[in-house]
Amino acid sequence: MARPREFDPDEAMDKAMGLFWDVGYEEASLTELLAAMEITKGSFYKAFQDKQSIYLASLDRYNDKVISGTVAYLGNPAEGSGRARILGLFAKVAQAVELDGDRLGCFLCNALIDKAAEGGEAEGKLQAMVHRLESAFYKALQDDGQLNARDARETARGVLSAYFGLRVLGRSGLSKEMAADCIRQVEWLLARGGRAGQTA
Amino acid sequence: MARPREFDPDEAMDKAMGLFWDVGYEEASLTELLAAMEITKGSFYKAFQDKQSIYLASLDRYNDKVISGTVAYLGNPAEGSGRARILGLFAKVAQAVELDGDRLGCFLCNALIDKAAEGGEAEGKLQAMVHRLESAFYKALQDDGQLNARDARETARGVLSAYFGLRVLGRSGLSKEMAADCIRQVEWLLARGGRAGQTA
DNA sequence: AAGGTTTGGAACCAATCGGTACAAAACACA
DNA sequence: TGTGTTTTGTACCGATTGGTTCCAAACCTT
Repeated sequence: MARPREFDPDEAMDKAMGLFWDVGYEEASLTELLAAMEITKGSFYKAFQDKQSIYLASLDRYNDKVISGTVAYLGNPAEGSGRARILGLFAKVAQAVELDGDRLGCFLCNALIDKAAEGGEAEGKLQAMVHRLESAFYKALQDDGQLNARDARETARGVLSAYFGLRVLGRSGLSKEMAADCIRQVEWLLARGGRAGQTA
Repeated sequence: MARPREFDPDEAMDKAMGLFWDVGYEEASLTELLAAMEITKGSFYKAFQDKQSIYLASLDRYNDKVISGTVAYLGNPAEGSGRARILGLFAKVAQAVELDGDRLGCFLCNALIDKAAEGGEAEGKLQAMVHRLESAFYKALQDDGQLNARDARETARGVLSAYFGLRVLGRSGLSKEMAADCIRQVEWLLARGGRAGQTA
């Protein structure tokens, strides 16, 4: 009954998220955004509201896709013990940096720094994601059943901050040695309450 | 022999650094920058080159003032053992967030994420600062003389990533409990090779 | 007080910002 | 093949971007 749209809104959203992820909100000009999404202004403003709202949508998307994936991995018993899963996550991050040269970092982490996020709806979304990650670490630790709730919570938070630290360092390119050392330190954190996940 | 300038370039630089620190490069428009520095366009372009170069100068300034201060603190035997100094640094950061509501975070950490930095001169400056911090942690650990060089290096890097992690979390407001847990985890990292710096 | 210099502020610049309006193009249905 | 509806691309909008130019004001030296 009408002309069909020539682009996949879902794909376009992915491209938009990719740009915001890479350069942040302010640095992503509308022109760059349109180029990344491979659509023109008309289509953009017909399909989406404006730059602000597509940024917020990108955050939601990151939560739904990436964070959920990470949470699922951390909660998947098939991937080994809780500690092994946590270490596996760190290893994957380090590997992405050193092998694929991934300098994107973590959208959540980047957005936490990006002040464009502050004050608006973004703040709540970000804190929710932080909480999801913390909980996922916590549950993984609980799965091993070697720590009481208090220690598990504490360890989860230590791991969380180490995780963000690694991703900050990864943003400017992480040497193999640096990454390995960071991970070994996480092993050390996890060693509390049981001999688990030791590699070296 | 001529009209003296009505502002203190040093103070103005401080204000500029403060703004870049807070909102990053791109988000700091020239107008905001001038307002923060309390000078007008004419004075600005007479005293400094342009926005880009004053940003780089801000990074240098941060290195000279803040990072140097941190390095000095970490290397000052009067502040206690090496481990105590490291924990003291973390405590000061946490305290600034929860007491003074400091949401600035760490300029170095913020700039590592801020993509405006990438590709240019900034990259080198940032990595130099990261390296200074790592070395300061390393030396503090060496002062206690309980770890061999290899373990000290590894621990320094673990502490460094925990430090950045804390500063990322601090940017969006850190709960007292979260901060305390993160610090207790650093204590745990430092506990290797000797019972030091324990508080709880 | 006069002369020489430098600063400070406003006017001005092209380019780009995010966003809107609208007409032509492309389809589904009849 | 026409008609109606939606998408698409482009021209356009005022505001703001970083940056330059230029002159009057302010000062030091003599």
